[in-house]
Amino acid sequence: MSNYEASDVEPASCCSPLGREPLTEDWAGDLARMFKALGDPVRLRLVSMVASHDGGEACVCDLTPAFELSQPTISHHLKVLREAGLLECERRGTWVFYRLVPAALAQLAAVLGPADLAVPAALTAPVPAALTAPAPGALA
Amino acid sequence: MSNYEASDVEPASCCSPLGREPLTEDWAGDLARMFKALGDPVRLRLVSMVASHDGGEACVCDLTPAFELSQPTISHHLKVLREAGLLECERRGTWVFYRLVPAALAQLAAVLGPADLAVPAALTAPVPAALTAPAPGALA
DNA sequence: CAACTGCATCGACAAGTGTCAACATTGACG
DNA sequence: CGTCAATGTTGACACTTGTCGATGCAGTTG
Repeated sequence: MSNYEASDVEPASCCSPLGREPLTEDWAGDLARMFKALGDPVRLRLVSMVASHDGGEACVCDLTPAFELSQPTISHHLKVLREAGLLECERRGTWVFYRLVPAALAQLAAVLGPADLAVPAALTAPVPAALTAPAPGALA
Repeated sequence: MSNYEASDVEPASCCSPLGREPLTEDWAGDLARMFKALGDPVRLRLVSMVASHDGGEACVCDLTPAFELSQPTISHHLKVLREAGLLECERRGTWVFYRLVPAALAQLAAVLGPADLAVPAALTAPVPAALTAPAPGALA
């Protein structure tokens, strides 16, 4: 089942933004696993639906009808998200409820966009102000 | 080729975090394309290397030797990142320099949960209470 | 102009992924 | 205990993806 706990995500070493320093191979692998889980429209919508659902959780029977996909397919996608550590599930009676793991999402956000987050201007520094490609051809 | 420009990223509608409301199919598709591009350790490291490189840009000759992969493979990954709108490139003389598109990264970070999730408290308090939802079918 | 360097593209192939139908499992309820 | 409803699992299959070697093209340099 949901063998993923909040404490399972690395606490501090995780949060250096992409532009801070080159990712190690290990860390890149872990991150990529999570990003890959989000790299499918269905899974992205599933995460969104779970997150925006009443009480922050939703059961499969709430999610499945929103897609024109078979129930096993939805179950499969949920499993992928679960194994990526992005969702966790809990059985209550006949139903299984899914909810997000905010720490995992926050971790990805921290890696991605320090500019918009609590992380100081670490990324904005390395990136030059010239984002609008001034004159590439002027290479002399 | 890369029909993705900074101005192409939607300004406001993009920024509602995942938990705000269910994603539309279209928007989920666009986002998934970007997440998928990051869903590979090599590409993630490439992005990181470009971002952390001196001047915020790096040429292919800087990147390739860091991997035990052939040059065409690296070129392929860079193309994927380019087409996802995460990187842009510019030719200067013999070399081609890559740099990030900060807007794209920021956009992903924003979607992942800027205010609601990335809050430090969220890391320690993963899930809100309210786990008593006996009637799951009661949803739109 | 010719040769050389840096990078992209092409064609091919193994491995991975998304999807479904069929089956198994778990818990509720009579 | 037997049946039903809600989910997960398995096996199969088409499609996509990561990788490479070979080749092509743009710019530089002799």
